Amino acid sequence: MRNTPIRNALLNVLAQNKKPLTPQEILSGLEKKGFKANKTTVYRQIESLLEYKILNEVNLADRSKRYELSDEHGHHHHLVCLECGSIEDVELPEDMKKQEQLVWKKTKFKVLQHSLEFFGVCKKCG
Amino acid sequence: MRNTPIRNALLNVLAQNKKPLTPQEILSGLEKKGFKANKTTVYRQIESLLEYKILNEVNLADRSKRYELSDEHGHHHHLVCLECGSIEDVELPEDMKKQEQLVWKKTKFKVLQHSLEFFGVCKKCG
DNA sequence: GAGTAAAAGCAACTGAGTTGCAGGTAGTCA
DNA sequence: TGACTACCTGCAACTCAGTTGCTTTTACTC
Repeated sequence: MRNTPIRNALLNVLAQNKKPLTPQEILSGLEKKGFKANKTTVYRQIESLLEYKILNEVNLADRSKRYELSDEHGHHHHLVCLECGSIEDVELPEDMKKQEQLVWKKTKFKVLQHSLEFFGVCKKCG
Repeated sequence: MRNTPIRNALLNVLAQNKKPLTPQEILSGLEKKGFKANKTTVYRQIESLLEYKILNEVNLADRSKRYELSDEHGHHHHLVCLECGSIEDVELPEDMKKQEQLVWKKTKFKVLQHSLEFFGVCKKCG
């Protein structure tokens, strides 16, 4: 994996944004920095950064998937405000371990990952 | 909301399938039953059935969203097998109430819904 | 059975994501 | 330093999901 200007700029865009971004948002973030990147390039960078586990894919109710730096914080979940669309992070202590064990007990399904997102009303809008 | 043949057939398709279906899968399910429905119709039916809370939208890592009957079982979560793609349901006792309260305490974000899906290896593939 | 509001169909469109190929560039090694 | 090569980037054309506007059909009401 090469150290290219676009890849650095892309990581920079993600680092400067607190919320997970869609490929389109990344693209316009790059443009704001003066990089006129092609969307194919953005998709391919995302793909390769995902393989290297540098990025983390987030599935909110959106049309596009979103991406965030995976080392930014530890494992966490998202709070999506249904009014203003803002996205915050939360970490939950001891997280989902118990639930995952319960799933195993009930169904013999071996959980490797989970995705947990909360939807509601944020502090500002509440 | 009218009681039309297509709407009934669509609900039937969903009732006969255990896993949540994509609009495309619903469409071909209808065709198997001999209804040559239009995709616009399927999307509009889904939209209106969602409004009436008859359907439930499920966001797995797929490209399309999936839909299931909401009264079929109580509130539950999905186990998506990363090997064979099968989807099972699980119910978790007392569910996420504690986590939602914790979110409120930490962030003053009022949780209205959550989405929790598990990814891993199913009993058959394990 | 007539009227009408909702539902269905059709075609054309949008927008996200993908693919194939040609050209460019970072990193390596002499 | 220069050349080689594998990887990266750009472009254009494509696929596929979902949407829109408009017309036609149909379920329900009276």
